[in-house]
Amino acid sequence: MPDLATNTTSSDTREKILDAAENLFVEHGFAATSMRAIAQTAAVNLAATNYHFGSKKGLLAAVFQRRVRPINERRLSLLKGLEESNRSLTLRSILEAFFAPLNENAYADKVPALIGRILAEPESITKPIMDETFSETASTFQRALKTVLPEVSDEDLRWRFHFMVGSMIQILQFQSPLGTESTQQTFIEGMNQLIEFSIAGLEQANNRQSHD
Amino acid sequence: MPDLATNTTSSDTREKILDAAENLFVEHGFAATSMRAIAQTAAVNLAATNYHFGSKKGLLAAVFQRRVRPINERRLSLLKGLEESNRSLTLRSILEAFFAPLNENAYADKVPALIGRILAEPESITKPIMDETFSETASTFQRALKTVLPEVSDEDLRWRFHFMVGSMIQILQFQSPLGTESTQQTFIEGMNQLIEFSIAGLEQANNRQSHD
DNA sequence: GAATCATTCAAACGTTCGTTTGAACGATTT
DNA sequence: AAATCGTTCAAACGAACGTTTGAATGATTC
Repeated sequence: MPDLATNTTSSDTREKILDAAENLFVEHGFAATSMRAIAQTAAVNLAATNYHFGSKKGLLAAVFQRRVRPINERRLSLLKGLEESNRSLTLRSILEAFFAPLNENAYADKVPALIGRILAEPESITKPIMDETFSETASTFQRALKTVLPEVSDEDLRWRFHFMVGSMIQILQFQSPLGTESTQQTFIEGMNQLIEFSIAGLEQANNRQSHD
Repeated sequence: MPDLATNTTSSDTREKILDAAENLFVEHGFAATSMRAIAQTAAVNLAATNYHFGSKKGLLAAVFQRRVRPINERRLSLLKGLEESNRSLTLRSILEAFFAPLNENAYADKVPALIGRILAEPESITKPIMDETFSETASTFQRALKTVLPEVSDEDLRWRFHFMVGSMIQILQFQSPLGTESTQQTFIEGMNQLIEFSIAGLEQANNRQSHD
C-alpha cells in the first residue's frame, strides 16, 4: 500500500493520474468526471486510482493541494518578507503578495482554471478541503490588510475581501471576459487589472458623493 | 405531451418538480443531483420529470430561467427608466438597476444561491443556457456604463465588469464571508457592500500613487 | 356516454458509476 | 534463490444513473 498521508512514493502512475484528473476536473467539474475517464486519459489501470488515492474525494484533495499548497506557502512567505521590512507594507504590495503566486510559476496553463473550478464547486463537496487549505492564508492576509486600512471596520473589510476573492475566482475560472479570446498574455493582463480593481474596492476612497 | 417550448400548461406537478430541483441543484450542484432525488423530494413519479422537461438539461434550463428571466426583464426595465430621464443616469443608479432586482422581489431565500450556483457550474454544462440568458443584459449594461465612464477604455471596462460579476457570483453563491453566519439581513447588507465595492472598482479614481 | 386527450404510474431498459477483489508481476531484501 | 513488498492488472461487485415504455387514470370534448 502506498503512503497516502505523506505522499513519499514517487511513482510515475501517481503523477499521470493527477495530471489527467486535473484536466478533466477543470473541463467538466468533479461530479461529472468519472474515475474511468481519469484512468483512461492517464493510460493507467482503473484500480490504480483507488489504490493511490483511496477514493475519488481523496483524489480531488490531492489534485487540489498539489497546486495550492505551494501557492499558499509562497503567499505567506512573500507577506512575511514585506512585514519584516515594514517600510514596504502597502495595500498594493500586500495584494501583489496574494495574487502574484497565482501566475508567477512555470505552471501549466490549466492551474489557475483548476483552482477557480474547484473553488466554485458546491460547498458540500469541497468544504473540508477548502477549510484546511485556505483558512490560515485568508486570516493572515486579512490581518495584514487591517494594518494598512485602519479606517475600515472589521465587517467592511470582511465583505470587501469576500468580493476580492470572488473577482479572483472569476478570472481563474473563466480567464477572460465573455466575448474575448483568452491567452497566457490576456491572463497576465487580467491579473494586473484584478489588482487595480481590488485596490479601488478595498480602500474605497471617499469620492462617492461625486456620483450621487 | 406538454408544451415544452412555451410552458403554457400549469400543472401542479411541474411546479413541484421545479421547486425540488431548485433546492437540490443549489445544495449539490447539477451533476451530483439525480432525477430520482428530485422526483422523491417533489413527491411525484420519476417519469414525470422527463415527461414535463424532456431531459435533465431541459429541467436545469427551466429551473434557471424561471428565476432569471424576470430578473433580467426588471433590470432592463429599470435601466430604460433611467435612460429616459437621463438626468438620473449615474454609475450608482446603473449598478442599482443591475443589482436591485436580485433581492427586491419576494423570492425564496434560495434564489440568489441558485443563480450563483448555476453561474459557477462548468461551462460545458451551462454554456448554452448562459449565452441565451445573459448576453443581451450584459451588453446593454456595459453600453450604459460606457456613457457614465467615458474615460475608461473598452478593454478596461470589460475587465472591470468581469470582476464585478465575479463579486456578484461570490455573494450569490456563498451569501456571506467565511466565518460569518448568513441571514436575510446580512445578505441585504452584502448587496449594499457589493454596490460600493463595484463603484470603486469600476471608476478607480486616480488615487493609486498615494499607496505606492 | 363514448372518444379523446394530457397526465400519472410501476416497472424496466441498458449504461455507467465508485469501489473491491485476488491473482500476476517485478524489483528489492534476506 | 527464496521471500517480501509495492504495484499493476483484468474482472467483477452491487448500486445508482437518465431515460423509455405501455398500461391505468381522470378530466374534457364530441
